Amino acid sequence: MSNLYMENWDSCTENPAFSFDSWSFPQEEEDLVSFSENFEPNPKVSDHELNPYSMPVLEDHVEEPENRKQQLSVPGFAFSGARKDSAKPKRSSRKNQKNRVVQHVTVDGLQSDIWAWRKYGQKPIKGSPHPRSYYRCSSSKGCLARKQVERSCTDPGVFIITYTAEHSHGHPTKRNSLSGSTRNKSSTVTKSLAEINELLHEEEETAALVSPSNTGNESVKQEMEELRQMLEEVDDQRDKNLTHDIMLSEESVQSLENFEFEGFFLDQFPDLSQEVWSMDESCNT
DNA sequence: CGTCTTTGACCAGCGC
DNA sequence: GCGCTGGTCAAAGACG
Repeated sequence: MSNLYMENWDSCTENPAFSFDSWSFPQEEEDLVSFSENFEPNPKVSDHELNPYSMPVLEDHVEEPENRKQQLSVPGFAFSGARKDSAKPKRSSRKNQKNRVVQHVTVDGLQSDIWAWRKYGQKPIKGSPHPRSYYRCSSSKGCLARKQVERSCTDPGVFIITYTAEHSHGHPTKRNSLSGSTRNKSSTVTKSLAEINELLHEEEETAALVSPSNTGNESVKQEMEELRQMLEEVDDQRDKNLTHDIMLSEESVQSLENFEFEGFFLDQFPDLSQEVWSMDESCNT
């Protein structure tokens, strides 16, 4: 579905298997040169091992040399007094963003991005009928991860996503609340919960019709009742504003996966399994 | 109230 | 030096 490769600014190398040192980006020009020169395909990483939702997941995590880590402490920014308000960091130069990760995705791929992004700009791009949107990671304060989204001029159904910098946090901690205008609404999850409830009811009726003897099956009844209670608890927690975005705990989804009417939950709501990772993290923050 | 999008302004790199 | 271009900032307003 997606085509992931490193872009070396002038020449795009369509190579889904590559080695990439800790998702750090060179700041100094000499560093950039060595960074590019050392950029070699990694045969241990195959296409399917890359995370289709965001940054590639590499099998080999190459530890950054200590001196380089220091140079890269603030990727993309260099402090300078050149600006009127000298306390602010100088904007990153385009040179420093030579190495980026480009991903070609469809609309589905666009929606399946698990990170929370905040749009901070949009520009018309010369030679392209479609503007380019600029996003920064809003999952964690101080995260320098950036993403550019541009519709392909050759195939309007395809979006070109360019990732720069790295996430400074391990998991996509969805900080975005329900506030704001056109972000992804968590109501999709809320709606799904209602649908689950409705489906539970339908399944109960279906079970009774197909096999009337099942209606007396106490274990099935009990399981359904537990599921209902679980869903109510989840709804309660949402109402208490513990979290807007994450509704199902790992335990809850595990129970749903093991539900007697096998598969119907995951068949109906495959997206929910992505929301799992989960309530615990959301509650801890 | 907090977080988001929108959008014009600003800034730096690059080519001439 | 100048103009073009891409990337970012920040104020204003929207939203629940």
